[in-house]
Amino acid sequence: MRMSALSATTEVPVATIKYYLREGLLARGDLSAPNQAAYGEAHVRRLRLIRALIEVGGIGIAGARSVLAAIDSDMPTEQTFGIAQLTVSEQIDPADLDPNFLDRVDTALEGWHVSPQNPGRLAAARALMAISAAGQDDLRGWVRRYTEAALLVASADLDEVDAREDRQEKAELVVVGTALGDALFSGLRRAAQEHVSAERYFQGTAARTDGPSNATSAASSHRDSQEES
Amino acid sequence: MRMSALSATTEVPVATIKYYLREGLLARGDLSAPNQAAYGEAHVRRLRLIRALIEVGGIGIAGARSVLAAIDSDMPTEQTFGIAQLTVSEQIDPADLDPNFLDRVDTALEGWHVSPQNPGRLAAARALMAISAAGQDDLRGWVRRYTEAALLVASADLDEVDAREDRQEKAELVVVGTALGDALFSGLRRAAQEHVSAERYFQGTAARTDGPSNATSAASSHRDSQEES
DNA sequence: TATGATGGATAGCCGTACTATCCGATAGTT
DNA sequence: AACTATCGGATAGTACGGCTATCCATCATA
Repeated sequence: MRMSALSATTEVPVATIKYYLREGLLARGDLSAPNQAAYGEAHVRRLRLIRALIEVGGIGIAGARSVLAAIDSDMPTEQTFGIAQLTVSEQIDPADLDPNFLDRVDTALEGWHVSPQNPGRLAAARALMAISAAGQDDLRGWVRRYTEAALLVASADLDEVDAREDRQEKAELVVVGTALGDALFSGLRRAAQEHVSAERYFQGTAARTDGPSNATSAASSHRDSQEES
Repeated sequence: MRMSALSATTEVPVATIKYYLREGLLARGDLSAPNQAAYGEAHVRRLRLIRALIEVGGIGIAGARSVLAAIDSDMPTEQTFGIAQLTVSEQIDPADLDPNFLDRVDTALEGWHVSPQNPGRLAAARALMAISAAGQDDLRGWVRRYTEAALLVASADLDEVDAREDRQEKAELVVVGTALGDALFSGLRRAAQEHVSAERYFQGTAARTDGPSNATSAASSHRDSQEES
């Protein structure tokens, strides 16, 4: 399989494949001559993985490089988790994190085994800080309820990983789950918001695919315009 | 309050404030002369909101403009939800979405009131498609468990919004919750992953802040290097 | 009336993710 | 053997997003 065939089967432009080769995301094909390389199924798989991570996972080229390296290495699954987490969460300097919000997070996480450096802990604190800075501070049990949901999701994640035998398979699932699980969850969350909203304020109307009772999807027009003192 | 004071209290560079003014994210101050403008508390609040949306929420300038316009308008809360959802979820063309994955999502969402155009439904389908393309297909109850967690989170969201009186407050919470809730949740999810992992494989070690039993945060070295046929 | 800050307009910068062009080597056809 | 299309690789260019820097006339203050 030459590069153009690889391009055709994956729908990734040749120029982009060359770019990934340059960036070290994709291994070069077997050279039978200085300008004839052979690519195989492994390359197809890898290329699809790269696209998924970058396009949907939103992890950049550098991030893709680091998680792919983790998959290809022989490190244990927990360490792969760590790298995947570090990669998807952009780096946060604990220094510019108000300790109050770290405390709030730690309170919500009471009893959990989470290291202080866990990227998620820091990210959660930063999110809370931003929410508070944006003027929303009185959040009652909101955070705690999020925490419970997060526990469910994390259990599902780990169960799924545990179900695999091969360490390569495990590693790939860890990376894919970490990078794309966020996207999946937020999609489902938005769907759930519409559902709950519909149930509460328009309850009684029939289920999906029919009603014009679409609570949250009513957006249109109303763009721009913004004044204030 | 002049622009430099606004800059000082919010820690946003003057040049950046000017940029936001140009982009219509922030209203101009009251001009007492062609080069003397007065800014007030409302501007401080708004500026902090903008920073939170852009820095943490990852919503771009254009996205910020559209949700801010929604806040400032007098549209009903459900419509604000719709706009916030459209804004945080990047547009997906249903055409390049394999119907099989939409079906899978719809199966997981069975019995819910969700319109076919709901951005979350489409985003979830795309995430599933990417996960499958990345070679992870056999996901048993994973999606369903995510769905259950999403329902919890959405209920928490709606409860919180319902607790507000003022429509402006409601609208701001909708926007902030939609844009920053994802960040909060994924942070908590990562923390939960470490917790569950620790409980399962190192169970018995004491709670946070102590043990070296940090399952997922062990990442380090092991960067780069990647070969394959 | 001199000094420095102010607001606004314009142009430039930087990083990221590609994309386009060129080139000499090779493969397949005749 | 000649010709043409295609190949892999190197290099340079592009598009966009989010700022950042410079300029300038105007103003507050001393």
